[in-house]
Amino acid sequence: MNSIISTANNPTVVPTASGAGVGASSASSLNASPTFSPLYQQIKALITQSLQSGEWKPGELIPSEMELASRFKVSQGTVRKAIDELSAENLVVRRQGKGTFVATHHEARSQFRFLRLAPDEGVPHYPENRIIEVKRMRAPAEVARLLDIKSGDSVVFIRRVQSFSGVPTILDDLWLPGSIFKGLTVERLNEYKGPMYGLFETEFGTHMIRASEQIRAVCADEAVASLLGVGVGMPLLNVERVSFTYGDKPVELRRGLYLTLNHHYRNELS
Amino acid sequence: MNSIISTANNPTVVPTASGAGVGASSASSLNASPTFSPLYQQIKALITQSLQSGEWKPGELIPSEMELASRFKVSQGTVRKAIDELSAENLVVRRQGKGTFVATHHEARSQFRFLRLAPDEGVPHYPENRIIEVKRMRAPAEVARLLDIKSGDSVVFIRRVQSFSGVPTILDDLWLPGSIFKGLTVERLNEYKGPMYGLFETEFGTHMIRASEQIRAVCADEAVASLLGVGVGMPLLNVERVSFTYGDKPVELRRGLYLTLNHHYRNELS
DNA sequence: AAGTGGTCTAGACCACTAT
DNA sequence: TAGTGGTCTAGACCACTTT
Repeated sequence: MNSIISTANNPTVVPTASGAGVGASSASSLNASPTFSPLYQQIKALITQSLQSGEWKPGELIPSEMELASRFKVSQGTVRKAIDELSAENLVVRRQGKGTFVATHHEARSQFRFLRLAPDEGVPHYPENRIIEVKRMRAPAEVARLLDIKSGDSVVFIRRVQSFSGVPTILDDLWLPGSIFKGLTVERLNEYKGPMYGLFETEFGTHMIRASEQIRAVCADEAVASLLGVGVGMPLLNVERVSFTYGDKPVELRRGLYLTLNHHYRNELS
Repeated sequence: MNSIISTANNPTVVPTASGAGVGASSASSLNASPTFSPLYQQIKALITQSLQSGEWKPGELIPSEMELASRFKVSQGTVRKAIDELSAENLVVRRQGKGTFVATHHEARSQFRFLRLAPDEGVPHYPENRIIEVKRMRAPAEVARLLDIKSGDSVVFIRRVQSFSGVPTILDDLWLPGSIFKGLTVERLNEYKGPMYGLFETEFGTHMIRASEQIRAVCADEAVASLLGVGVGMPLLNVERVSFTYGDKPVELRRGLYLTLNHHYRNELS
């Protein structure tokens, strides 16, 4: 009753002689089943599974709507509605005349989706990166909880400073599950230009699809003040982020300290 | 070529004898007109105009999809796609079996769309309001620029403190165009319970549809520290907001100072 | 029973991209 | 010229709400 195959509306199960491919609601009254979902949602879930399994990798072309409709034995319109939602969630990108592609962080349009700090004046641009430290450690309880791993499991810790036009502005601490990010070194991080999520995607097969942030105001302590080149007590934004990959699996914990003298965190409420 | 009436796809202009209501592309090659837009976008614009003009007020039922299709001489599917987008933008709310309603701030589901400060522990709830001051004044240059009015025009200034469980947490300064918010007094603000946007909507016919925020970290000065009951130098979030009503017209400038000892600004990146 | 939005299908044509 | 996504129509049935 809940799968693609057994759905009452599925034309392979209830082919119609006349007009629309919709049969009478089949088995008695079980449509009120708690696990019922529309066909296009099931198609969406199947496509998401293929994304998650790596059948189609970031940047690659996925099958056309007609092909998918044929594969899943539904109409093109149903596939279309599924892809519409995936596109709205930034999992795929549609390009008229070319096809539908798996979203990737190696693109101009994705560059600023996860970088909310913008200059008070002038156009946004990507900051320079300086890796301070990379080490493997045992996950503290709080880190483990947020990454949904066991306390004491191996994690990769990264500290870096990002600068705009040479001015240190962001101090980031990152914790990544050691099981996924094997072999991540200072060298690999330094030789890589552009957003870190691009590296995660290409080198470790982990594509970030969304993140949840909590923002607070704090004062710089001595260590932080030194790294950012400001005085002790300077007010900073404390941005705590948990990022998720396919299947809403948390795979990055990040604490950023943002200097907001010439920049601001931008947010659109709608 | 650009209006509803003269669109090539419009069945009133190019009625078809046979199947689909789509005629051959009419006048020569002008479809590449720079102002072309799909039918459903034109329908969406027309519905938005009706919202803006007050033909249907917040909380009210708008005509059914069939009625609108008939009024605009398009198919139900085209109206549906237009309303889909309006619904995604939170301008209207669909309710199966009942109809489509104009979005209103007098609803539980809207309460937290514009209040991003959440408690570190426990469930979010709406803060208590204390109005400190209401006065009319001449708009400073910066305020005038952001509200898209003339420098020196009349504006209403409001200062208030919001508390969670009795703990002062938010200090808000607001500037509103005097031309719209006539007769706004301390009494009216105090006797009104719930989100201020509900009052703006009901009493002044101004419904906020979106807002743009810029966030920085600052330190409390003496005046602020006194109002929030904290020490001078306490780090605070400085949240500058410009809110817009229909037609993307700016109608509120707000500067909030948030105490983030037991609360945080939450944000979902996707 | 009647009306509303929600889902699904089928088929047409358009705009864009590549070959 | 062929293939892709984008738009539009028409009609059916389903799920939900109210009368």
